[in-house]
Amino acid sequence: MEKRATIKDVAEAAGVGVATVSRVLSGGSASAGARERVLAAAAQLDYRPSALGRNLRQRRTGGMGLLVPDLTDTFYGQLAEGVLACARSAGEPVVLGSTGGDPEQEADLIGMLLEQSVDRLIAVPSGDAETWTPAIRAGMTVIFADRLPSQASAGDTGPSAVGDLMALDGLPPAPPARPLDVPAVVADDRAGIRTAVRYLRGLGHKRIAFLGGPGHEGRAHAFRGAVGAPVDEELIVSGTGSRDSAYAAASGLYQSRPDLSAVVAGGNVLGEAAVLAARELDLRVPKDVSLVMYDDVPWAELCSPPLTVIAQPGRDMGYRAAELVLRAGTRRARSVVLPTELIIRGSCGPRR
Amino acid sequence: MEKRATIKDVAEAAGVGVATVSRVLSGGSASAGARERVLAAAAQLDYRPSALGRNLRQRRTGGMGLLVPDLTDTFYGQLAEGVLACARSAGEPVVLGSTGGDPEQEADLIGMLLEQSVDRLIAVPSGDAETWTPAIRAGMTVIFADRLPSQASAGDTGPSAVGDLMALDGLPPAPPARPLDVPAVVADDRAGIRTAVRYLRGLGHKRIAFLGGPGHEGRAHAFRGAVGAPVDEELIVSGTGSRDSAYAAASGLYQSRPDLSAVVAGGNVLGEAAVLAARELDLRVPKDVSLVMYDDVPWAELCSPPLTVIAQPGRDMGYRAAELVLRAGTRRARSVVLPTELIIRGSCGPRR
DNA sequence: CACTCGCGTGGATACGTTTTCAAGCATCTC
DNA sequence: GAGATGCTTGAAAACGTATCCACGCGAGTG
Repeated sequence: MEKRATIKDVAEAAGVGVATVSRVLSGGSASAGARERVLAAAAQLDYRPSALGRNLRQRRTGGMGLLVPDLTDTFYGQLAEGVLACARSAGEPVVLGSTGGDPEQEADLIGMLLEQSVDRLIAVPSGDAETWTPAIRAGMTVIFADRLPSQASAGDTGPSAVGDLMALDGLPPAPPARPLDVPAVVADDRAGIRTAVRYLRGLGHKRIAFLGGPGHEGRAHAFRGAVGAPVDEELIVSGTGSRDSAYAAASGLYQSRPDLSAVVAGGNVLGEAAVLAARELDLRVPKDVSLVMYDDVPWAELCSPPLTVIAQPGRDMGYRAAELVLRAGTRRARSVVLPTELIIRGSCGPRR
Repeated sequence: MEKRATIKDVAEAAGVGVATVSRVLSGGSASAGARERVLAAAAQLDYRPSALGRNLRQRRTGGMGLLVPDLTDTFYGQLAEGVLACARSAGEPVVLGSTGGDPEQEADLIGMLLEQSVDRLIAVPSGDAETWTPAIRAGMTVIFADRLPSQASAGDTGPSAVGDLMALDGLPPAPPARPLDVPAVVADDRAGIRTAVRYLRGLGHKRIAFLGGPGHEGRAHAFRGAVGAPVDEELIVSGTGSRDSAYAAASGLYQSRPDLSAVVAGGNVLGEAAVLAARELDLRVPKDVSLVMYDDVPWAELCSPPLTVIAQPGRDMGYRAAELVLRAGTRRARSVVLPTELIIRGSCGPRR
């Protein structure tokens, strides 16, 4: 284990000051002669600038953070690959965290990233605006991917009039948890879900269920919009994130509503659960129940029958998000919406 | 964006010197009174020690690096989850890189990690010993996971006698590329493969093929040992890592050797390819061809028929590797071999 | 020729922490 | 009571870099 050469060694070897070395290596201006000597000395000594010194000086760590709920979920694997590809081409490190879909762990990881002075972050958020305020206030450049934080504040269940009435009482009860002005790279969930529902409707299905997970509120909302009033809320169920709970949710759905004839799964883990639960209950796909799954994953084709899916470009999503977060500072990032595509395979049939 | 408090601020607020603050926060000894005042001041100022300063001082970045070939491969997703779980409980960051199975990218990423002064690394290696020498020599604590670097040096193709003869010429032609004394956490490939082959033999299969990928040399070797001499080398094929090439390899295998009746796939991506290629060629599983896949992944059960697999504990593997790399320094790490388990589902049948 | 302007240069400083070191002080021992 | 011993303490140095600033020099201008 030999000692690494420092900028000082290079300066000495090249017969110049450290400032000149720094300038040459950072692309600053320098005379041709000096540049040449510095480069030669650096090569000779196998000098690699230490990120440690640079980071401390600049009071920020290079690279970016990446927070996803679960790397076992193939879609997030794709997304991470996209981020890594962009980071690699920029020569930047990526520090990774897996939140398990738990806002508390997410908050912990944000804290860890702050401690590391990582000031650029790509996240598939699990917590709400409150979880993310510390990061924003600390000056982090945050880009959301795949989805936005759920808006826990506006009482989802109660009529919105209540909120308005309360506002009349006087001072606003709190910063009204405005939608957190953070750019995002997401798929066009609305269009994706709508296309899927229309497709199922076209096959004659009337009772279509939505099987979601945590963080799929947006897709559930899009689903409500796509089926139109009146919405049968019993047909919209949600697991808590684990594979077990997804399975339980799917199984419960089939059993409590045997009249349903089609299911839209809000993610590939949910789709997996929907298939397994159907098999366990001797429901044949697509004869007894039709199935559309969000996310096109390699194994969707291996299923029996191959799954009809709403494809969203996971890798692109990650790549674009990484581009945005790297360009930020240069230019205020603007959100991006990527297209989805309904890929018809064999898991949907006419209503029995 | 408010400024972060530094240790100096805390010292001032607590009426002590910075050294005392550092000691209190790092678990050193201090009087009860001082400790109390420091803790109070730190809480008051919401002080978080900057990893930047600490890292520079200690000339090393905390946390660990993690290098995997492809996060889209579910097994590596599991492995990464294990590493992240251990790192999270230790409060350490993980910087991630995806090599794409390419030794060159791997070398680049190692360089990047060196630049970051990351001195602990968990890797699923793609390159050979030569790729890893720089990391070792720089003093990195490296733990290999899932497999060991291929031993490119010992001319695999030529008779080993050649090497011996050359050694007689005088000085050893080079450090003979000894197996790189690096601890590793791997599954018991030998036993796993042997069990699978015996199982297939028990079903009457005589011509069993092995479908591997890059980095599966160890498993291919185990396969050779398990089938015993004479080894039909035509039945051992290998893709280059991508899904396409895996598919091509599988398809080529089926077509060139229609007499084979069973396939052992060396990884889940290969298994996927084996299923797809079989379907494309109208080979029914398990009627026409039996299939055993390395890696138990959630979708193995969704396949039609559900795949018989050699399960290896990906998550545990990552967790154990992370434990080892964190404990290193305290204690010289010793390699770990984890058990595999043959999980019999429906993709194997008696020889037709 | 005097003056200014611009550019290349290197010394010095700051970034926030850990760790060393010597000093201060109280207690214990002979 | 004097010396030794142990513990707490803060000043200061060091880690490797980027950047500020002042300096010197050559060219250009009046």
